[in-house]
Amino acid sequence: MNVHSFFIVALLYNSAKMKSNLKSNSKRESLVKATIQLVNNNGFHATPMSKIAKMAGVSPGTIYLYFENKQDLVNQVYIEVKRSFTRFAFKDYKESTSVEGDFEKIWKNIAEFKLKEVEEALFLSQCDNTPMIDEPSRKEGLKHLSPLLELWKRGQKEGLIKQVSPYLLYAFSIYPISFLLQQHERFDIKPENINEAYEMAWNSIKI
Amino acid sequence: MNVHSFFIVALLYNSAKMKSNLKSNSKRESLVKATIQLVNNNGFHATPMSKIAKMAGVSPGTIYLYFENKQDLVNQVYIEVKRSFTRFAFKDYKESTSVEGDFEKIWKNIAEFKLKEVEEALFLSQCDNTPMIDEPSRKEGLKHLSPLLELWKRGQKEGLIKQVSPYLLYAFSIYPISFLLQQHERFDIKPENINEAYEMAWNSIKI
Amino acid sequence: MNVHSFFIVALLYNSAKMKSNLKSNSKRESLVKATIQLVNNNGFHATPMSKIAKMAGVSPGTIYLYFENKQDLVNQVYIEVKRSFTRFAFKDYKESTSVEGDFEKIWKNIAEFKLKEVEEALFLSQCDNTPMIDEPSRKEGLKHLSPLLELWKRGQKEGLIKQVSPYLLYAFSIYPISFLLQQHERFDIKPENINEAYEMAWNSIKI
Amino acid sequence: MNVHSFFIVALLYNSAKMKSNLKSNSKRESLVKATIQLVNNNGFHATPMSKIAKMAGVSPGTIYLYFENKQDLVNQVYIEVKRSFTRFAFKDYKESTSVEGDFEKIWKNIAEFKLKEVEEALFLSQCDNTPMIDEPSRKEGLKHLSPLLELWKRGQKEGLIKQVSPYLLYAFSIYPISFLLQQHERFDIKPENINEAYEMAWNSIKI
DNA sequence: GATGAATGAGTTTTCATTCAT
DNA sequence: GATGAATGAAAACTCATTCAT
Repeated sequence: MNVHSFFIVALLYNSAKMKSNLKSNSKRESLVKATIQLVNNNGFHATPMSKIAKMAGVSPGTIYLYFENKQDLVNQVYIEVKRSFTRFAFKDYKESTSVEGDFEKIWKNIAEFKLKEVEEALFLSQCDNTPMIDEPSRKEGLKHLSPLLELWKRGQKEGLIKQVSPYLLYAFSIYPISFLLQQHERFDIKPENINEAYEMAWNSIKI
Repeated sequence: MNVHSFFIVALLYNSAKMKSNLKSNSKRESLVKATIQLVNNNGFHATPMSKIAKMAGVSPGTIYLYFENKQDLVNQVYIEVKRSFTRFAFKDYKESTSVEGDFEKIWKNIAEFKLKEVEEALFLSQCDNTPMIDEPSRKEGLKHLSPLLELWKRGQKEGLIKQVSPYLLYAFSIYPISFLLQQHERFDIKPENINEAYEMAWNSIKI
Repeated sequence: MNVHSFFIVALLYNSAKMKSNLKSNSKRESLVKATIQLVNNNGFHATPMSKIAKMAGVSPGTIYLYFENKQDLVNQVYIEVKRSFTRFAFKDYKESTSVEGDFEKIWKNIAEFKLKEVEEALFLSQCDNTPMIDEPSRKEGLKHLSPLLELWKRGQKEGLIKQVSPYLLYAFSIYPISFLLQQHERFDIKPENINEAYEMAWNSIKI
Repeated sequence: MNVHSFFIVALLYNSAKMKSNLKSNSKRESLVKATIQLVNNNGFHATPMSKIAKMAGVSPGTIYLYFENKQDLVNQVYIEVKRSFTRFAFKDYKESTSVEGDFEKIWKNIAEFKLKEVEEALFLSQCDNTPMIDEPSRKEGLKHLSPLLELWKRGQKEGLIKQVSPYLLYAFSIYPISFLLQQHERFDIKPENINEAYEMAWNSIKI
């Protein structure tokens, strides 16, 4: 066997192995989506595994091929959504000379995510206000926020941002977006509201 | 048993009954308290009626003398806590000439409530971020907030407060307190933080 | 109230209390009986709780008022049956001057139990040959056998019984009865067989 | 890939396949061994097919290439172990002039098997005390014992062995060994115990 | 009013078995 | 032959609610 054909054989072998190891990725995805939707509508404990399975078009037993149990399912979904959220928030972020410019970019990303990916954002909001996620997963979800914290520190050094705890900065500039999201059925957010809201966020934290 | 002693027995029986009648209000109260605590720790659907009864020192069947069913129980508790919350927020409120002075008073009342009545505040936070309360009770809980809305309108007329939706005003000046409350185990709020926070709240809504 | 009527009232109160504390003893008994029968026929793990409930004429949920879980149920049944077995074995036992006489009495009691209470004896046999009972309950079941061990020690001191481990004495004089019991559908034991068997038991352990 | 290298690949594929063919007997063996161990530790119904497969280093689906279903698997294992047991019991047996000598040889073979092949013997003991084996397989397992029954008949004719049912002879001379086996974790059997035990067995059946 | 034993529908999870690859 | 993902029926157990006392 020459090098070339060996390469092909190895390739075939690998592709076969990967396929079987991954099980069916689409099933896992359906399960994740179904979980988000149903938990949003009914809450974690009012969502039976059987319903999740049905909505995902899968047998109840199949869930347990991808997740250890119900708690593990919701933990994994939480971490995944949180990751996709922070990825979006910092998607094009590169430290520039303007702290305010950087903050505006990140803030508007976060707002865009919460307003476009309503389902995912609602899910996060429920997870974060409820004892349904266990502590380790909660911590895992938090650690992706560091770029924002760094930015704030920089702003404080430069005398642009208030010398207060990051908890306060977060509470008044980021957390309010969640409220608007929750009210999206009562209060329809238009583009001009985004700018109004951004102004309010920046006013609350700037010196 | 002769007639005489029968009479006494009947008397005892009655006094026992009356005793329990007198107790009954305290039973309802114990049930409300137990519900708040248990829902805070485990979530609504992970809190069995039997546990609520046990913590309240009452038989499971007794719950149904005071509440129609589990949903009714949690709805009533929600409305009650919400009422006690708004009562506290506006406790000494009388419209004065200073919009900012009035706002500061209300804001600090709200903050005081959330930091002192942690259990009740956490309960409200979970109710408001979860599909556990039905729509009518939610609306019932909202309508007590009108004095604040009136104050904002006045501030807007006087050109002191931004011309934006009350949803935005609420999101950036009141809602952040909930976040600080939730983090109270991680972030210990001191008196100076209250003033920092109030400044941020006012900065975000003032013109 | 005179002393007499007070007494009656106290009596009434007590009887009410006892009744409610004991739950329904007859339900527990039915459950125990159903467990023995079904485990005998199908084995422990092939016996669903639902079948036990049905045979006991009780709702599945009711089992959990009397037993913590399936393992606890079978443990409790085991201990109870074992106790009733040893009680029968030593029912009229009083140490006499004759070691052999004493042994014969006990041995025949055991044989009588195993041949009359076939269900219970079969159940014990399955428990003792299977990993279905947990270690603590197994030990609990064992400790009632001591009078027999004492008797053997006495017999050994008097030079009547072989100087071997009680495990051996048990294996050859008592354990064989279990085999006869198991074969009772194939081998019908008659009164003369009992005496034959007793002779064999005694011959194996006597010096 | 050129023709040459394709040929090699095909060859490799085939050799892989043949390799697995050769293995197949060993797969069956692994399955049998895994079944014995797991059933000993957990009982039949508490042993999932998937665990048996895992311990045997085989896919769950593979079991069904060798056995029809779970019941068939355990039946076949039972018959095989029983056969290996009786083969050992009578391995060097040739009818001699001495009934007692013949019995001693067989008895000690049986004892040796039970004490050396603890796993297999425990498995048999569980099968024989549990409704896990179906009736046909049970009978199949029994029929290998005939040489011992013949020996007893001869002994009875020669006036050496009690004139009682073979069930009784078996119960008092052979069955006790199973008990000693079961207790092997509590009672450590030493060579001198073997002789003591044999004496007891013979005393119980001899005239 | 108050109790708490009893219920049974509903929940999570397991596992023997199948079948496309 | 061999695999292992997928199935779905059935298991253990929970819990809101009722009702006789």
